Amino acid sequence: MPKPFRTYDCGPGCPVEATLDLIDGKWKGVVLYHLLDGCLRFNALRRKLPGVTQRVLTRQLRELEESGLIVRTVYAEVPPRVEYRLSARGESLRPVILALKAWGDAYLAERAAVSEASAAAARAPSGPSTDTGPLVSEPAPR
Amino acid sequence: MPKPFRTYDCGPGCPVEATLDLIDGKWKGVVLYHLLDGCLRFNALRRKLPGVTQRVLTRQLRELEESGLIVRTVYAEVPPRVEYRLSARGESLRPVILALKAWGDAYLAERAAVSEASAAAARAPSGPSTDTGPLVSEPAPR
DNA sequence: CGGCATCCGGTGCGATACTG
DNA sequence: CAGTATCGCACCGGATGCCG
Repeated sequence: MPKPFRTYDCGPGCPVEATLDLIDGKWKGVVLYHLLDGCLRFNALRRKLPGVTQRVLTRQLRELEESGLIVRTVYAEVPPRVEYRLSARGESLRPVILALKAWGDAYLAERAAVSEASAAAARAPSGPSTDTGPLVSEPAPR
Repeated sequence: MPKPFRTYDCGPGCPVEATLDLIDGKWKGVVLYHLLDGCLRFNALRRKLPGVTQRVLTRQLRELEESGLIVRTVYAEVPPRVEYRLSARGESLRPVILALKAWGDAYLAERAAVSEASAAAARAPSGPSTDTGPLVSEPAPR
């Protein structure tokens, strides 16, 4: 056993935690998402992740590899070439990743709509109801 | 805007990251999962999370509240009572959470099967093929 | 090209103690 | 019961530089 999912373990059943643990890390989620389209080389992957450094990306990839979610293939060529692709297990994550993406899309769209609505309200005070539904919950008057 | 999803932002579209960011935190995932069954009081929730401290649980709940995923209701009673329930937005996460759980279940079952298989192999070397499929990818001969 | 070594700062997380 | 206050630490993520 390489490592328990976390320090605790919640007994033998914390499936959500087990899953989240595997995709825990600032970039793992996006990495898996991009790999859904097929295998990618290191720098190709890196280009899709603005802001990530090699050290970090390498680490995330290693962890994903150790989790058995991706496969790392090294081609012994003069210009080194390393490709990353989803393993069978990683491929089985596809619906999960897509669920995350779908929800995120809706979430971001909703947010954008709210922002625009409030902007419109600012342009036309006492205008049409900006409350198109139960969107924003609180202005957090902390 | 309370805070950008992360320091970068990936342009206007990193739905997976946006989603993962909201359930990022050691306990948020499980909290949401347990709230799927209905609202829970603070200590009830706490009892379901072996190992969590008040300070941390409080923080996670606050962040979930600020994200608009859960609703915090305080009843001004002599023994203070605070209940947490999913908001509409949090409720919309249900399929996502369930997807995480479903995958985690399969993952854990697979792991358990592999462990047992290797244990059986240890008991009976050269026995029946323990390789019931493409399960373990590597013994990590690092 | 794709890594690893080293150093460093922010903060997430935890233990403990106290309050309304 | 539910929460703040204080303290401490490990660890993740990032910057820089060198190697096969």
